[in-house]
Amino acid sequence: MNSPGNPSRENSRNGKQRRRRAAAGWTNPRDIPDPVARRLSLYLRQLEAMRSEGKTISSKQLGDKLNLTDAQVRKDLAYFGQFGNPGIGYVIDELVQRLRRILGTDRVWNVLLVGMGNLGAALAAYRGFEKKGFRLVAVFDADPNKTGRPVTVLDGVRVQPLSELSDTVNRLDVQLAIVAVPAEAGQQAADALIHAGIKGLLNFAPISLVTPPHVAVSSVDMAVQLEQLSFRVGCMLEGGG
Amino acid sequence: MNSPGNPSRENSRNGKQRRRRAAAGWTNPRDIPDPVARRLSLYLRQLEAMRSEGKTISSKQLGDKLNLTDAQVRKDLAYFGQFGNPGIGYVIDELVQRLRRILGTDRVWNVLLVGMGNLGAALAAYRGFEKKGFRLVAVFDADPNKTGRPVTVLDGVRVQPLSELSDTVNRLDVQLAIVAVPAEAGQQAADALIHAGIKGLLNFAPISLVTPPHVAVSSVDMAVQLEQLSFRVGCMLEGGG
DNA sequence: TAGTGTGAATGGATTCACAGCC
DNA sequence: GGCTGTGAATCCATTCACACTA
Repeated sequence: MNSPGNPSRENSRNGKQRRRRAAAGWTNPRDIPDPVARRLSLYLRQLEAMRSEGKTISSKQLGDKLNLTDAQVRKDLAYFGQFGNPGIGYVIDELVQRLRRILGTDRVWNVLLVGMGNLGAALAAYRGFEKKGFRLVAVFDADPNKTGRPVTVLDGVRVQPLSELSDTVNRLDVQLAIVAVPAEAGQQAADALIHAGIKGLLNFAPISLVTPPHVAVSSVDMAVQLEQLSFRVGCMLEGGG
Repeated sequence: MNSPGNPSRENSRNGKQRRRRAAAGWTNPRDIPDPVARRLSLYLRQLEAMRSEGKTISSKQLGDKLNLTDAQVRKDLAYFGQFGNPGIGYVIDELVQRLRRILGTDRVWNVLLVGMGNLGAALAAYRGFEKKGFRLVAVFDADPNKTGRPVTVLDGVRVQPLSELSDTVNRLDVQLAIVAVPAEAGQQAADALIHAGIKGLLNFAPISLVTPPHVAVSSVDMAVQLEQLSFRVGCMLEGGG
Protein backbone atom coordinates (compact mmCIF):
# COMPACT_ATOMS: atom_id res chain seq x y z
CA MET A 1 0.00 0.00 0.00
CA ASN A 2 0.89 3.62 -0.16
CA SER A 3 2.37 3.30 -3.52
CA PRO A 4 1.72 6.12 -5.87
CA GLY A 5 -1.66 6.03 -7.47
CA ASN A 6 -3.22 5.22 -4.18
CA PRO A 7 -5.90 7.26 -2.62
CA SER A 8 -4.82 7.85 0.95
CA ARG A 9 -4.29 11.52 0.45
CA GLU A 10 -7.30 12.71 2.36
CA ASN A 11 -6.27 15.46 4.73
CA SER A 12 -7.86 14.37 7.96
CA ARG A 13 -7.12 16.85 10.72
CA ASN A 14 -9.04 14.87 13.28
CA GLY A 15 -6.37 13.17 15.33
CA LYS A 16 -8.02 14.35 18.50
CA GLN A 17 -11.23 12.48 17.91
CA ARG A 18 -9.53 9.15 17.62
CA ARG A 19 -9.25 8.23 21.25
CA ARG A 20 -12.77 9.23 22.06
CA ARG A 21 -14.18 6.94 19.41
CA ALA A 22 -11.91 4.08 20.40
CA ALA A 23 -13.17 4.33 23.94
CA ALA A 24 -16.68 4.01 22.57
CA GLY A 25 -15.71 0.56 21.28
CA TRP A 26 -14.93 1.22 17.66
CA THR A 27 -12.69 3.38 15.60
CA ASN A 28 -13.34 4.47 12.09
CA PRO A 29 -10.48 2.73 10.35
CA ARG A 30 -10.19 5.56 7.91
CA ASP A 31 -7.75 7.37 10.14
CA ILE A 32 -5.54 4.41 10.92
CA PRO A 33 -2.01 5.19 9.73
CA ASP A 34 -0.83 3.05 6.91
CA PRO A 35 2.19 1.61 8.73
CA VAL A 36 -0.13 0.43 11.48
CA ALA A 37 -2.47 -1.30 9.02
CA ARG A 38 0.44 -3.10 7.43
CA ARG A 39 1.68 -4.36 10.76
CA LEU A 40 -1.75 -5.61 11.71
CA SER A 41 -1.50 -8.07 8.83
CA LEU A 42 1.86 -9.21 10.06
CA TYR A 43 0.56 -9.69 13.59
CA LEU A 44 -2.29 -11.79 12.27
CA ARG A 45 -0.05 -13.91 10.09
CA GLN A 46 2.37 -14.50 12.93
CA LEU A 47 -0.35 -15.33 15.43
CA GLU A 48 -2.06 -17.75 13.08
CA ALA A 49 1.24 -19.57 12.74
CA MET A 50 1.64 -19.68 16.52
CA ARG A 51 -1.76 -20.79 17.67
CA SER A 52 -0.47 -24.14 18.80
CA GLU A 53 2.40 -22.70 20.82
CA GLY A 54 0.38 -21.38 23.73
CA LYS A 55 -2.76 -19.66 24.82
CA THR A 56 -1.43 -16.17 25.43
CA ILE A 57 1.35 -13.98 24.11
CA SER A 58 2.95 -10.76 25.33
CA SER A 59 3.65 -7.73 23.18
CA LYS A 60 7.33 -8.42 23.69
CA GLN A 61 7.11 -11.98 22.41
CA LEU A 62 5.12 -10.96 19.37
CA GLY A 63 7.33 -7.98 18.67
CA ASP A 64 10.52 -10.02 18.85
CA LYS A 65 9.27 -12.36 16.15
CA LEU A 66 8.71 -9.43 13.82
CA ASN A 67 11.62 -7.18 14.76
CA LEU A 68 9.37 -4.64 16.40
CA THR A 69 9.40 -3.13 19.88
CA ASP A 70 6.85 -4.18 22.45
CA ALA A 71 5.63 -0.61 22.73
CA GLN A 72 4.94 -0.55 19.03
CA VAL A 73 2.82 -3.66 19.21
CA ARG A 74 0.81 -2.31 22.11
CA LYS A 75 0.28 1.08 20.50
CA ASP A 76 -0.90 -0.51 17.28
CA LEU A 77 -3.42 -2.70 19.03
CA ALA A 78 -4.56 0.13 21.27
CA TYR A 79 -6.00 1.90 18.24
CA PHE A 80 -8.87 -0.56 18.44
CA GLY A 81 -9.66 -0.48 22.11
CA GLN A 82 -8.01 -2.40 24.91
CA PHE A 83 -8.03 -6.15 24.94
CA GLY A 84 -4.83 -7.17 26.63
CA ASN A 85 -4.52 -8.53 30.15
CA PRO A 86 -1.96 -6.81 32.40
CA GLY A 87 0.45 -9.33 33.84
CA ILE A 88 -0.63 -11.93 31.30
CA GLY A 89 -0.58 -10.61 27.76
CA TYR A 90 -3.04 -11.17 24.93
CA VAL A 91 -5.20 -14.25 24.45
CA ILE A 92 -4.09 -15.49 21.06
CA ASP A 93 -7.39 -16.85 19.81
CA GLU A 94 -9.19 -13.72 20.82
CA LEU A 95 -6.59 -11.50 19.22
CA VAL A 96 -6.73 -13.46 15.99
CA GLN A 97 -10.48 -13.09 15.87
CA ARG A 98 -10.29 -9.37 16.53
CA LEU A 99 -7.63 -8.79 13.91
CA ARG A 100 -9.65 -10.69 11.35
CA ARG A 101 -12.62 -8.56 12.15
CA ILE A 102 -10.57 -5.39 11.86
CA LEU A 103 -8.88 -6.37 8.64
CA GLY A 104 -12.09 -7.60 7.09
CA THR A 105 -11.06 -11.21 6.62
CA ASP A 106 -13.83 -12.53 8.85
CA ARG A 107 -16.02 -12.43 5.78
CA VAL A 108 -15.65 -13.70 2.22
CA TRP A 109 -14.52 -11.31 -0.51
CA ASN A 110 -15.21 -12.08 -4.12
CA VAL A 111 -12.21 -11.33 -6.27
CA LEU A 112 -11.69 -11.29 -10.00
CA LEU A 113 -8.52 -11.51 -12.00
CA VAL A 114 -7.62 -9.66 -15.18
CA GLY A 115 -4.79 -11.02 -17.28
CA MET A 116 -4.27 -14.72 -17.78
CA GLY A 117 -0.60 -14.72 -18.69
CA ASN A 118 2.09 -16.52 -16.72
CA LEU A 119 1.59 -14.52 -13.59
CA GLY A 120 -2.17 -14.52 -13.85
CA ALA A 121 -2.26 -18.27 -14.24
CA ALA A 122 -0.01 -18.72 -11.24
CA LEU A 123 -2.17 -16.44 -9.15
CA ALA A 124 -5.30 -18.29 -10.22
CA ALA A 125 -3.71 -21.52 -9.04
CA TYR A 126 -2.46 -20.05 -5.76
CA ARG A 127 -4.43 -21.52 -2.88
CA GLY A 128 -3.13 -19.08 -0.32
CA PHE A 129 -5.91 -16.58 -0.96
CA GLU A 130 -8.76 -18.85 -0.04
CA LYS A 131 -7.49 -19.46 3.44
CA LYS A 132 -7.78 -15.74 4.06
CA GLY A 133 -11.32 -15.56 2.73
CA PHE A 134 -10.65 -14.35 -0.79
CA ARG A 135 -12.59 -16.28 -3.42
CA LEU A 136 -11.52 -15.97 -7.02
CA VAL A 137 -14.81 -16.02 -8.89
CA ALA A 138 -14.00 -14.73 -12.37
CA VAL A 139 -11.12 -14.41 -14.78
CA PHE A 140 -10.75 -12.02 -17.72
CA ASP A 141 -8.35 -11.55 -20.60
CA ALA A 142 -8.22 -9.21 -23.56
CA ASP A 143 -6.86 -11.87 -25.89
CA PRO A 144 -9.70 -13.58 -27.82
CA ASN A 145 -7.54 -16.70 -28.12
CA LYS A 146 -7.69 -17.14 -24.38
CA THR A 147 -11.32 -16.30 -23.69
CA GLY A 148 -13.93 -19.01 -23.55
CA ARG A 149 -11.66 -21.70 -22.21
CA PRO A 150 -12.39 -23.04 -18.77
CA VAL A 151 -9.87 -22.25 -16.05
CA THR A 152 -8.74 -25.70 -15.04
CA VAL A 153 -7.75 -24.74 -11.52
CA LEU A 154 -11.07 -23.06 -10.77
CA ASP A 155 -14.32 -24.99 -10.83
CA GLY A 156 -16.87 -23.57 -13.19
CA VAL A 157 -14.83 -20.52 -14.14
CA ARG A 158 -13.98 -19.74 -17.74
CA VAL A 159 -11.87 -16.92 -19.12
CA GLN A 160 -14.17 -14.07 -20.11
CA PRO A 161 -13.65 -11.15 -22.47
CA LEU A 162 -13.42 -7.71 -20.90
CA SER A 163 -16.74 -6.75 -22.42
CA GLU A 164 -18.43 -8.89 -19.80
CA LEU A 165 -16.76 -7.11 -16.92
CA SER A 166 -19.57 -4.94 -15.63
CA ASP A 167 -22.14 -7.69 -15.94
CA THR A 168 -20.06 -10.13 -13.98
CA VAL A 169 -19.07 -7.66 -11.28
CA ASN A 170 -22.73 -6.93 -10.61
CA ARG A 171 -23.99 -10.48 -10.95
CA LEU A 172 -21.38 -12.01 -8.64
CA ASP A 173 -20.99 -9.00 -6.34
CA VAL A 174 -17.26 -8.68 -6.84
CA GLN A 175 -15.44 -6.02 -4.82
CA LEU A 176 -11.75 -6.63 -5.46
CA ALA A 177 -9.68 -7.20 -8.57
CA ILE A 178 -6.19 -8.44 -9.28
CA VAL A 179 -4.53 -6.76 -12.25
CA ALA A 180 -1.96 -9.03 -13.89
CA VAL A 181 -1.64 -7.51 -17.34
CA PRO A 182 1.36 -5.98 -19.12
CA ALA A 183 2.35 -2.39 -18.32
CA GLU A 184 0.76 -0.98 -21.46
CA ALA A 185 -2.63 -2.44 -20.61
CA GLY A 186 -2.60 -1.63 -16.90
CA GLN A 187 -4.23 1.77 -16.77
CA GLN A 188 -6.92 0.80 -19.23
CA ALA A 189 -7.74 -2.33 -17.27
CA ALA A 190 -7.90 -0.32 -14.05
CA ASP A 191 -10.23 2.22 -15.64
CA ALA A 192 -12.55 -0.52 -16.85
CA LEU A 193 -12.56 -2.19 -13.43
CA ILE A 194 -13.30 1.02 -11.59
CA HIS A 195 -16.05 1.84 -14.04
CA ALA A 196 -17.53 -1.58 -13.39
CA GLY A 197 -17.69 -0.78 -9.69
CA ILE A 198 -14.61 -2.49 -8.28
CA LYS A 199 -13.56 -1.01 -4.93
CA GLY A 200 -10.01 -2.27 -4.54
CA LEU A 201 -7.18 -3.13 -6.93
CA LEU A 202 -4.18 -5.35 -6.39
CA ASN A 203 -1.89 -4.19 -9.16
CA PHE A 204 0.95 -6.30 -10.54
CA ALA A 205 1.51 -4.20 -13.65
CA PRO A 206 4.75 -2.21 -13.40
CA ILE A 207 3.15 1.22 -13.59
CA SER A 208 1.67 3.81 -11.25
CA LEU A 209 -2.08 3.62 -11.58
CA VAL A 210 -4.15 6.77 -11.52
CA THR A 211 -7.32 6.14 -9.54
CA PRO A 212 -10.06 8.11 -7.85
CA PRO A 213 -9.91 8.49 -4.08
CA HIS A 214 -12.70 6.03 -3.35
CA VAL A 215 -10.75 3.13 -4.85
CA ALA A 216 -8.04 1.43 -2.80
CA VAL A 217 -4.91 0.35 -4.61
CA SER A 218 -2.10 -1.91 -3.51
CA SER A 219 0.81 -2.44 -5.87
CA VAL A 220 3.39 -5.15 -6.25
CA ASP A 221 6.18 -4.65 -8.76
CA MET A 222 8.57 -7.54 -8.57
CA ALA A 223 11.24 -5.84 -10.63
CA VAL A 224 11.14 -2.93 -8.20
CA GLN A 225 11.49 -5.32 -5.30
CA LEU A 226 14.59 -6.86 -6.84
CA GLU A 227 15.93 -3.40 -7.54
CA GLN A 228 15.58 -2.51 -3.87
CA LEU A 229 17.61 -5.57 -3.04
CA SER A 230 20.30 -4.68 -5.52
CA PHE A 231 20.47 -1.22 -3.93
CA ARG A 232 20.79 -2.54 -0.41
CA VAL A 233 23.28 -5.22 -1.35
CA GLY A 234 25.27 -2.70 -3.35
CA CYS A 235 25.42 -0.51 -0.26
CA MET A 236 26.87 -3.25 1.85
CA LEU A 237 29.47 -4.28 -0.67
CA GLU A 238 30.92 -0.87 -1.35
CA GLY A 239 30.10 0.68 1.99
CA GLY A 240 32.33 -2.04 3.39
CA GLY A 241 29.89 -3.49 5.90
CA MET B 1 11.55 -3.56 1.98
CA ASN B 2 11.39 -2.85 5.62
CA SER B 3 9.31 -5.84 6.26
CA PRO B 4 10.13 -7.73 9.38
CA GLY B 5 13.15 -9.87 9.16
CA ASN B 6 15.01 -7.13 7.43
CA PRO B 7 18.31 -5.85 8.59
CA SER B 8 18.07 -2.07 8.52
CA ARG B 9 18.26 -1.70 12.24
CA GLU B 10 21.68 -0.15 12.46
CA ASN B 11 21.58 2.94 14.62
CA SER B 12 23.52 5.40 12.56
CA ARG B 13 23.89 8.73 14.34
CA ASN B 14 25.75 10.27 11.45
CA GLY B 15 23.20 12.48 9.80
CA LYS B 16 25.68 15.35 9.84
CA GLN B 17 28.21 13.61 7.67
CA ARG B 18 25.76 13.01 4.85
CA ARG B 19 25.99 16.36 3.13
CA ARG B 20 29.75 16.51 3.33
CA ARG B 21 30.07 13.21 1.57
CA ALA B 22 27.46 14.09 -1.02
CA ALA B 23 29.37 17.22 -1.87
CA ALA B 24 32.39 15.05 -2.41
CA GLY B 25 30.46 13.32 -5.18
CA TRP B 26 29.20 10.20 -3.52
CA THR B 27 27.12 9.17 -0.57
CA ASN B 28 27.33 5.92 1.22
CA PRO B 29 23.89 4.54 0.46
CA ARG B 30 23.79 2.85 3.81
CA ASP B 31 22.23 5.87 5.41
CA ILE B 32 19.60 6.48 2.78
CA PRO B 33 16.17 6.24 4.42
CA ASP B 34 14.08 3.40 3.21
CA PRO B 35 11.19 5.50 1.91
CA VAL B 36 13.65 7.40 -0.24
CA ALA B 37 15.12 4.23 -1.71
CA ARG B 38 11.66 2.97 -2.59
CA ARG B 39 10.80 6.18 -4.37
CA LEU B 40 14.01 6.11 -6.37
CA SER B 41 12.75 2.93 -7.99
CA LEU B 42 9.47 4.62 -8.82
CA TYR B 43 11.24 7.61 -10.32
CA LEU B 44 13.31 5.35 -12.49
CA ARG B 45 10.33 3.32 -13.64
CA GLN B 46 8.38 6.45 -14.47
CA LEU B 47 11.26 8.09 -16.30
CA GLU B 48 11.98 5.01 -18.35
CA ALA B 49 8.36 5.03 -19.45
CA MET B 50 8.61 8.71 -20.39
CA ARG B 51 11.85 8.88 -22.28
CA SER B 52 10.10 9.58 -25.54
CA GLU B 53 8.02 12.41 -24.15
CA GLY B 54 10.75 15.00 -23.89
CA LYS B 55 14.33 15.71 -23.01
CA THR B 56 13.92 17.25 -19.60
CA ILE B 57 11.47 17.02 -16.74
CA SER B 58 10.81 19.15 -13.66
CA SER B 59 10.40 17.85 -10.15
CA LYS B 60 6.80 19.00 -10.31
CA GLN B 61 6.03 17.04 -13.46
CA LEU B 62 7.62 13.90 -12.10
CA GLY B 63 5.99 14.29 -8.73
CA ASP B 64 2.54 14.76 -10.20
CA LYS B 65 2.76 11.46 -12.01
CA LEU B 66 3.52 9.68 -8.76
CA ASN B 67 1.35 11.64 -6.34
CA LEU B 68 4.32 13.24 -4.66
CA THR B 69 5.23 16.86 -4.04
CA ASP B 70 7.92 18.56 -6.06
CA ALA B 71 9.90 19.24 -2.91
CA GLN B 72 9.91 15.55 -2.10
CA VAL B 73 11.33 14.66 -5.48
CA ARG B 74 14.07 17.27 -5.19
CA LYS B 75 14.99 16.26 -1.65
CA ASP B 76 15.22 12.62 -2.61
CA LEU B 77 17.50 13.31 -5.54
CA ALA B 78 19.59 15.74 -3.52
CA TYR B 79 20.80 12.87 -1.36
CA PHE B 80 23.07 11.97 -4.23
CA GLY B 81 24.50 15.34 -5.14
CA GLN B 82 23.03 18.00 -7.36
CA PHE B 83 22.27 17.31 -10.97
CA GLY B 84 19.26 19.42 -11.82
CA ASN B 85 19.30 22.59 -13.88
CA PRO B 86 17.60 25.62 -12.33
CA GLY B 87 15.00 27.02 -14.65
CA ILE B 88 15.06 23.87 -16.76
CA GLY B 89 14.66 20.74 -14.68
CA TYR B 90 16.42 17.40 -14.97
CA VAL B 91 17.76 15.87 -18.16
CA ILE B 92 15.82 12.63 -18.38
CA ASP B 93 18.48 10.45 -19.94
CA GLU B 94 21.07 11.62 -17.48
CA LEU B 95 18.75 11.10 -14.54
CA VAL B 96 17.89 7.60 -15.70
CA GLN B 97 21.55 6.75 -15.94
CA ARG B 98 22.27 8.14 -12.50
CA LEU B 99 19.37 6.33 -10.90
CA ARG B 100 20.46 3.06 -12.45
CA ARG B 101 23.91 3.61 -11.10
CA ILE B 102 22.56 4.38 -7.66
CA LEU B 103 20.16 1.48 -7.57
CA GLY B 104 22.72 -0.93 -8.92
CA THR B 105 20.88 -1.85 -12.11
CA ASP B 106 23.64 -0.56 -14.34
CA ARG B 107 25.24 -3.95 -13.92
CA VAL B 108 24.00 -7.52 -14.27
CA TRP B 109 22.95 -9.42 -11.18
CA ASN B 110 22.83 -13.18 -11.19
CA VAL B 111 19.74 -14.46 -9.47
CA LEU B 112 18.60 -17.92 -8.48
CA LEU B 113 15.15 -19.20 -7.71
CA VAL B 114 14.15 -21.70 -5.04
CA GLY B 115 10.78 -23.39 -5.38
CA MET B 116 9.40 -24.45 -8.73
CA GLY B 117 5.70 -24.54 -7.89
CA ASN B 118 3.08 -22.43 -9.60
CA LEU B 119 4.53 -19.14 -8.50
CA GLY B 120 8.10 -20.21 -9.08
CA ALA B 121 7.32 -21.31 -12.60
CA ALA B 122 5.57 -18.03 -13.35
CA LEU B 123 8.50 -16.06 -12.01
CA ALA B 124 10.94 -18.11 -14.07
CA ALA B 125 8.92 -17.25 -17.15
CA TYR B 126 8.60 -13.56 -16.29
CA ARG B 127 10.66 -11.49 -18.69
CA GLY B 128 10.37 -8.30 -16.69
CA PHE B 129 13.47 -9.05 -14.64
CA GLU B 130 15.91 -9.21 -17.51
CA LYS B 131 15.14 -5.71 -18.70
CA LYS B 132 16.34 -4.47 -15.33
CA GLY B 133 19.53 -6.46 -15.45
CA PHE B 134 18.55 -9.46 -13.36
CA ARG B 135 19.53 -12.76 -14.94
CA LEU B 136 17.96 -15.93 -13.63
CA VAL B 137 20.79 -18.43 -13.81
CA ALA B 138 19.69 -21.35 -11.63
CA VAL B 139 16.56 -22.98 -10.28
CA PHE B 140 16.22 -25.25 -7.25
CA ASP B 141 13.52 -27.41 -5.75
CA ALA B 142 13.40 -29.78 -2.79
CA ASP B 143 11.11 -32.24 -4.58
CA PRO B 144 13.15 -35.03 -6.25
CA ASN B 145 10.36 -35.44 -8.78
CA LYS B 146 11.05 -31.98 -10.12
CA THR B 147 14.84 -31.93 -10.10
CA GLY B 148 16.81 -32.87 -13.17
CA ARG B 149 14.25 -31.62 -15.66
CA PRO B 150 15.26 -28.73 -17.86
CA VAL B 151 13.47 -25.44 -17.28
CA THR B 152 11.82 -24.88 -20.63
CA VAL B 153 11.69 -21.12 -20.36
CA LEU B 154 15.37 -20.79 -19.49
CA ASP B 155 18.05 -21.90 -21.88
CA GLY B 156 20.41 -24.45 -20.41
CA VAL B 157 18.95 -24.34 -16.93
CA ARG B 158 17.68 -27.46 -15.21
CA VAL B 159 16.02 -27.79 -11.83
CA GLN B 160 18.68 -28.68 -9.27
CA PRO B 161 18.38 -30.26 -5.84
CA LEU B 162 19.17 -28.05 -2.86
CA SER B 163 22.29 -30.04 -2.14
CA GLU B 164 23.92 -28.30 -5.09
CA LEU B 165 23.17 -24.82 -3.76
CA SER B 166 26.58 -23.80 -2.45
CA ASP B 167 28.40 -25.16 -5.44
CA THR B 168 26.22 -23.31 -7.89
CA VAL B 169 26.27 -20.04 -5.98
CA ASN B 170 30.03 -20.03 -6.06
CA ARG B 171 30.45 -21.29 -9.58
CA LEU B 172 28.01 -18.82 -11.15
CA ASP B 173 28.67 -15.97 -8.71
CA VAL B 174 25.05 -15.58 -7.66
CA GLN B 175 24.22 -12.74 -5.27
CA LEU B 176 20.43 -12.68 -5.08
CA ALA B 177 17.79 -15.34 -4.56
CA ILE B 178 14.04 -15.51 -4.98
CA VAL B 179 12.29 -17.68 -2.41
CA ALA B 180 9.05 -19.12 -3.77
CA VAL B 181 8.48 -22.09 -1.48
CA PRO B 182 5.61 -22.88 0.91
CA ALA B 183 5.56 -21.19 4.31
CA GLU B 184 6.84 -24.27 6.13
CA ALA B 185 9.95 -24.46 3.98
CA GLY B 186 10.73 -20.75 3.88
CA GLN B 187 13.04 -20.33 6.83
CA GLN B 188 14.98 -23.45 6.01
CA ALA B 189 15.46 -22.33 2.43
CA ALA B 190 16.59 -18.90 3.60
CA ASP B 191 19.09 -20.43 5.99
CA ALA B 192 20.54 -22.59 3.26
CA LEU B 193 20.78 -19.66 0.87
CA ILE B 194 22.49 -17.43 3.39
CA HIS B 195 24.89 -20.21 4.29
CA ALA B 196 25.69 -20.55 0.60
CA GLY B 197 26.66 -16.88 0.49
CA ILE B 198 23.57 -15.20 -0.95
CA LYS B 199 23.47 -11.48 -0.11
CA GLY B 200 19.83 -10.60 -0.80
CA LEU B 201 16.52 -12.47 -0.60
CA LEU B 202 13.26 -11.72 -2.33
CA ASN B 203 10.83 -13.66 -0.21
CA PHE B 204 7.40 -14.79 -1.43
CA ALA B 205 6.80 -17.25 1.39
CA PRO B 206 4.13 -15.94 3.78
CA ILE B 207 6.37 -15.81 6.83
CA SER B 208 8.75 -13.38 8.52
CA LEU B 209 12.25 -14.55 7.80
CA VAL B 210 14.93 -14.34 10.44
CA THR B 211 18.17 -13.21 8.83
CA PRO B 212 21.53 -11.81 9.89
CA PRO B 213 22.10 -8.06 9.40
CA HIS B 214 24.38 -8.45 6.41
CA VAL B 215 21.64 -10.02 4.30
CA ALA B 216 19.02 -7.78 2.68
CA VAL B 217 15.47 -9.07 2.59
CA SER B 218 12.48 -7.85 0.66
CA SER B 219 9.17 -9.61 1.17
CA VAL B 220 6.04 -9.95 -0.91
CA ASP B 221 3.03 -11.65 0.63
CA MET B 222 0.15 -11.51 -1.77
CA ALA B 223 -2.40 -12.59 0.80
CA VAL B 224 -1.27 -9.73 3.01
CA GLN B 225 -1.62 -7.32 0.12
CA LEU B 226 -5.19 -8.45 -0.49
CA GLU B 227 -5.86 -8.17 3.22
CA GLN B 228 -4.72 -4.56 3.17
CA LEU B 229 -7.18 -3.92 0.40
CA SER B 230 -9.99 -5.55 2.30
CA PHE B 231 -9.13 -3.34 5.25
CA ARG B 232 -9.16 -0.13 3.24
CA VAL B 233 -12.28 -1.03 1.33
CA GLY B 234 -13.97 -2.05 4.54
CA CYS B 235 -13.14 1.36 5.96
CA MET B 236 -14.78 3.16 3.12
CA LEU B 237 -17.93 1.09 3.16
CA GLU B 238 -18.72 1.39 6.83
CA GLY B 239 -17.06 4.75 7.39
CA GLY B 240 -19.60 5.99 4.89
CA GLY B 241 -17.16 7.60 2.47
C1' DT C 1 10.08 33.42 -15.64
C1' DA C 2 10.67 28.70 -14.38
C1' DG C 3 13.11 25.84 -11.89
C1' DT C 4 16.66 23.79 -8.39
C1' DG C 5 18.70 23.11 -3.69
C1' DT C 6 18.10 23.53 1.05
C1' DG C 7 17.51 25.44 5.91
C1' DA C 8 13.55 25.85 8.90
C1' DA C 9 9.07 24.45 10.29
C1' DT C 10 5.72 21.15 10.57
C1' DG C 11 3.59 16.86 11.12
C1' DG C 12 3.75 11.74 11.99
C1' DA C 13 5.45 7.73 13.82
C1' DT C 14 8.27 5.43 17.23
C1' DT C 15 10.17 4.87 21.56
C1' DC C 16 10.48 5.96 26.48
C1' DA C 17 8.92 5.67 30.87
C1' DC C 18 5.77 4.94 34.17
C1' DA C 19 1.08 4.47 36.46
C1' DG C 20 -1.99 0.87 37.12
C1' DC C 21 -3.37 -4.00 37.18
C1' DC C 22 -3.05 -9.15 37.74
C1' DG D 1 7.39 -9.96 38.95
C1' DG D 2 5.33 -9.43 34.60
C1' DC D 3 2.54 -7.03 31.59
C1' DT D 4 -0.74 -3.57 29.50
C1' DG D 5 -2.16 1.17 28.15
C1' DT D 6 -0.69 5.68 27.37
C1' DG D 7 1.12 10.60 27.95
C1' DA D 8 5.50 12.73 26.99
C1' DA D 9 9.63 12.89 24.55
C1' DT D 10 12.20 11.79 20.67
C1' DC D 11 13.13 10.80 16.15
C1' DC D 12 12.30 10.90 11.33
C1' DA D 13 10.02 12.31 7.05
C1' DT D 14 7.61 15.70 4.57
C1' DT D 15 6.46 20.19 3.33
C1' DC D 16 7.27 25.19 3.26
C1' DA D 17 9.52 29.03 1.78
C1' DC D 18 13.02 31.33 -0.22
C1' DA D 19 17.85 32.38 -1.91
C1' DC D 20 19.85 31.38 -5.97
C1' DT D 21 20.58 30.26 -10.95
C1' DA D 22 19.84 29.66 -16.11
